[in-house]
Amino acid sequence: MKKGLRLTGRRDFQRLLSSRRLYAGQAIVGFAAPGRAAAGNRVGVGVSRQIKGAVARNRARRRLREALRLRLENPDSRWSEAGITFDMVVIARPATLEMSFSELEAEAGRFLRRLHAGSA
RNA sequence: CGAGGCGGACGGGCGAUCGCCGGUCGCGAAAGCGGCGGGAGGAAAGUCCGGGCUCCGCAGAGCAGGGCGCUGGGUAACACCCAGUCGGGGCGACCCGAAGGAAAGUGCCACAGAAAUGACACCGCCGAUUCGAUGAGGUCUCCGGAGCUCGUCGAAGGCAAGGGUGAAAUGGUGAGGCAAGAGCUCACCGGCGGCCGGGUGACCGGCCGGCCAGGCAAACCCCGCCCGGAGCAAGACCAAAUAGGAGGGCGUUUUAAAGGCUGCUCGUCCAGCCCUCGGGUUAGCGGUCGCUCGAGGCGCCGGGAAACCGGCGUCCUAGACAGAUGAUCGCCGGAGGUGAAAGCCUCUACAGGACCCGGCUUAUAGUCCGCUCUCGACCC
RNA sequence: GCCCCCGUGGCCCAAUCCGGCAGAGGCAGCCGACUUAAAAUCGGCCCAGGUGUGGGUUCGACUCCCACCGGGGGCA
Repeated sequence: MKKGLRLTGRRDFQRLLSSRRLYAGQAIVGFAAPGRAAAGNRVGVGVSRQIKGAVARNRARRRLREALRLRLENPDSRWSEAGITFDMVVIARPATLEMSFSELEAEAGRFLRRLHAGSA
């Protein structure tokens, strides 16, 4: 995803990670908070420490990022039109590498629905 | 044909859709859009060595400390590479080796064994020589004895072969020699010293001499050579900010304390330095540089036995900063299973740059190439 | 990026420095005593590991050296 839609910086990561865990599924753990509307939805992707080795960690991050990208490109029109956006941190767990891509994409969708429901 | 040895290369391919990070060009006020082109490895890994580069004023001396350790060469340097020597392994092609010094000193060598490193020696062997006792024979005699030959016992003494222990017992085998023995002597082997010859050298060969020297230095150590420290989070520059806060200590135009140059001593530099509390930051939430063109790759020619070096031509080949090179699908390829076949199923390694090079080590499904390399079987 | 430390019975650990029988102790386990019973306490007993893995030096390695694996910690 584009640089502008990425969440960077240690401070933002610390802020989100110290907040309440919003979602915990088989493959992903998600944190989120409302963000500045002008910035758009910003996403930071991390990898669990249980995944060892640079190759596996890269692969897990790439798969998860791609799944989130595909979901975020079709945003819920209600929220984006209302100008409400979110900062989120999503962490890949070992199951990210095991499950099929469609399953992973479905789990990303569940996370985003929870996000929208929680802030409603 | 089978089994090996050595050296080297590769390590998925094509297409479609949706995406990512730099570069460059164009449009645009900007955000951005479009075109072109690029985008992980042989180990990028472990961080085990060696350098470049940067800062520590200069990079200094001695000690301490650390590293290396057959010889010659290569190299920016190395613990690497090439060639050789010696030792070990393999039928062989070949492979492996931290391979200086144990007659500089210290230390250790458990158990067993008489004894473990100046073996003054247990059991044992001998008793030639000397002395004592004694038996037999025979000689001389002044009949008291004296002395000779052979033998036995003991002592003084000689010996280190045999027994047996051990990882290791003062060189091994054989012969001579002797009272018994022993390098006591001789032959061969091994080791040591000297001389001569060959080689740049490690070392090799020959002759002569004499018989003395256990092992461990990946124990301390000695000898020779090498090493200043930290590391790109090194370091440099430009901005911004409530901002260079408070308290204490040591010093200040003076011997310079603290501190910088790992530890100590010397030497040397500087007017500031250190501690506590509070704030900010803490791999990049201020930005830029360092940041990728280099001991560089490829080809040809020349030198060299090789590693490698020189010349010419040609190419530019990641530079991120929560960290890009991806995701999904289809076809093909490879391996395995199943099946008569078509087909179906499963698998397709190890692994991801983070300042850059040269090595080493470790991981790695599988594929291919070269050898006038080796061994075995068969055929002509 | 750089630098340290540690791996030994089921568990916590000695022995490693300076090589010589792999173990002292504690927890846990079993048996007995005390108790109505149990806990605690006391007495006794038992099992199991060849020292994280693979090489090397040595007569001999938990110990020394090298490589690898795993765990923990520190600095900026």
